[in-house]
Amino acid sequence: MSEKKSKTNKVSLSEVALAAGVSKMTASRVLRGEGGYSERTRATVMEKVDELGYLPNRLATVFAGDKTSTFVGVSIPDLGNEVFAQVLEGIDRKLGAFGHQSVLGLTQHTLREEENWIRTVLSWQPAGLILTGRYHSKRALDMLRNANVPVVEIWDLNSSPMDMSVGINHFDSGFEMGRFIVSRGYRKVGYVGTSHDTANAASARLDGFCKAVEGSGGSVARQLCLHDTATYYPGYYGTEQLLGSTRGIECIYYQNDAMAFGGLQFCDAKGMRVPDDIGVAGWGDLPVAAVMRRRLTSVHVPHLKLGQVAAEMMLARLSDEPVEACRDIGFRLIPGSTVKSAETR
Amino acid sequence: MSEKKSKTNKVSLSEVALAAGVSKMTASRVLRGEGGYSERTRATVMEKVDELGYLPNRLATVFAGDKTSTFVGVSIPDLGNEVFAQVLEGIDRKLGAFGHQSVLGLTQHTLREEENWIRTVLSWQPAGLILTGRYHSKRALDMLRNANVPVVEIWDLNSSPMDMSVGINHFDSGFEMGRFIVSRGYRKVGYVGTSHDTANAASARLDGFCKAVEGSGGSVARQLCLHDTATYYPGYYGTEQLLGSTRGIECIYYQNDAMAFGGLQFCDAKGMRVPDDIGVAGWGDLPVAAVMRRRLTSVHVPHLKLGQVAAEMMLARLSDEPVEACRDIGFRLIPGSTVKSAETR
DNA sequence: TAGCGGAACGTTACGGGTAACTCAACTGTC
DNA sequence: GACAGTTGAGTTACCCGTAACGTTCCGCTA
Repeated sequence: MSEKKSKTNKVSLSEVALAAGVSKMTASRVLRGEGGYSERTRATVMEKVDELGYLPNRLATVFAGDKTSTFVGVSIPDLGNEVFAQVLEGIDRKLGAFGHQSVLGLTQHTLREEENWIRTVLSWQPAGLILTGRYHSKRALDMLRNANVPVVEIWDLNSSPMDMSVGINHFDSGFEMGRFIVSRGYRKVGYVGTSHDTANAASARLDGFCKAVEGSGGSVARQLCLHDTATYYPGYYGTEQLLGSTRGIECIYYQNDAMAFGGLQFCDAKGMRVPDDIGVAGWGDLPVAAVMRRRLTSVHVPHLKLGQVAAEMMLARLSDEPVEACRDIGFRLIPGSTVKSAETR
Repeated sequence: MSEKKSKTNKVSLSEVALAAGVSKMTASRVLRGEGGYSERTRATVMEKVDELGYLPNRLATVFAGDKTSTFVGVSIPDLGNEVFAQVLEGIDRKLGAFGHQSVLGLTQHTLREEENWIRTVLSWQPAGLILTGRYHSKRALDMLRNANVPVVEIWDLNSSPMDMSVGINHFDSGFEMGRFIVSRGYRKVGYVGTSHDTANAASARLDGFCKAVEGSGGSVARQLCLHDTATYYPGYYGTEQLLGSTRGIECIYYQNDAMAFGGLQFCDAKGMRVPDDIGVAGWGDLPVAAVMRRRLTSVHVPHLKLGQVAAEMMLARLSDEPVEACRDIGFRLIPGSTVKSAETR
């Protein structure tokens, strides 16, 4: 039986070199293609590479050069929310096209999960990190500072980011929706969302929304924060709860489109007419909206682009190009047909 | 100015050891907590770890031990499709809970992309790979065999997998739907889907569907394969195309729920009554279905569970527990209300 | 009090590549 | 034919941890 040097049965560069009758260094040069060898040598080495099925060990390369890997850590709260999936898709496609790999971290919207994930990922010498949200635990911040690794904070625009930031101003998007709803004649409005352990983008939207509504003559009669995921069914029963407990609500603002769809279905099921009996507004503009007969009143955010831009900022930083620290990719209010039109008021 | 030994400004174990006045090896023992040191030494070392903000370099650990990393490569066709996002969520949550990290690869349904990604990921010495689909390029198979790394093939059940496999039998799910639709009185049916560069799960469903329909007295009058993504809007215009070019279609089977929703909206927009004028059936049972007033006729697959099981199989293999090579997680036909009910025929 | 065992810690070698250097054999020039 | 320059290839040291082994020293026992 033939003995392998390494415990794993992988072919190493020195085995290739041995087979080709050259030194490790020469084989290395051939594989990196940076010259300093004859055509004959190149051919021999490449032949042996094929023959032995040699796959380079990138760990060793990173290790030898005392540099960083091609990994980029990407933390996302969850993938049940379609918009985050799109953001991740945008990130990974762009990174992948430039030879980088995403190392995923689902943080479940908690800073503790995020901190643990950051610790682990940093220990793998990533090229950079893309984090969702602008709030991080103190220890996470310490580690990131210490590791001196590029960081892009996405989603929630941070005008003074720790490094780079891209997203939208969630407060403003809530504010604009608040003004819009009041402008369409609604006065007594409600909110249905979910609660998490930290200040986040959704609560920034709610803050903006309340400020706008109350500043323009309306009132937010009830804010319902469910202890559940921000998806379809909680939107359904949250609406039931809200309308059951508070009289006279004319319009409901939801944390996101999925919940708004849930609410819409509840209204349909109960025979309430939207938007005359009740107005419905969401956030995020889900793809499914494109084919619905009623256009949901919402806020469009270019999620895929958000991911792409985040990746581009990271790539620019990694190739030492100048990067603006902060990019607002903007949002667009979609009037839709689930709140009353301007004429009907 | 103080000089650092390493080019990156990261703190290494020897710096900790130096600061604590012990050898590297002792510091290593303390950090791994496997004994062989006094309490006083432990305290000193840990103090310096905190003070210097030391983060272990896992690359070096893997390298030193000649073992694999904690990475698990996960290849997914795309995340625009909600069901794949759910699968990924199931995988990553489970892996994460056991100290592993997912390295993402979006293959865009092409074997060439997959092959390139596999090559890259293998060079990082992953603990294992989870691949979507049962078809891979020849070179990909060679590399995988060579690397001798655990592989779970998901999605499309493979009764003779290269290593392990979990998913459902797509042919059967199509077959069952075909029989169901004919049993509800439809005879002339159509199909709307998209085409990819390879045999895949969707075409297995279509095969099963055709066989069932034709075997029970119906006929598949037209199979429309769009060159587009399998999402809502292609479902919409694909339906328009299908019905415009082929007369007398009574029921349409779609590649997935997203396309079926698109079709449903087209029918609504044209004033066609579903299911009396036309039947509609999808595949996948999207979460949004839970709150729709009409339940879409579809096939339910436990996507999140699929991901979890895949991760569990991988974890079992990694801890040398026995694993069955092949797991069918099953599907369930959802009669819904977008095909005629049994009584109305 | 020699002898022994074990706790606590140090030393060395190694893993798979690469940077930086060295060296030998040609090539061309005058 | 002497010498500088170029080309092709080898040597050595190093990256950061860990396995394996070696060393010191203390306490206990016969």
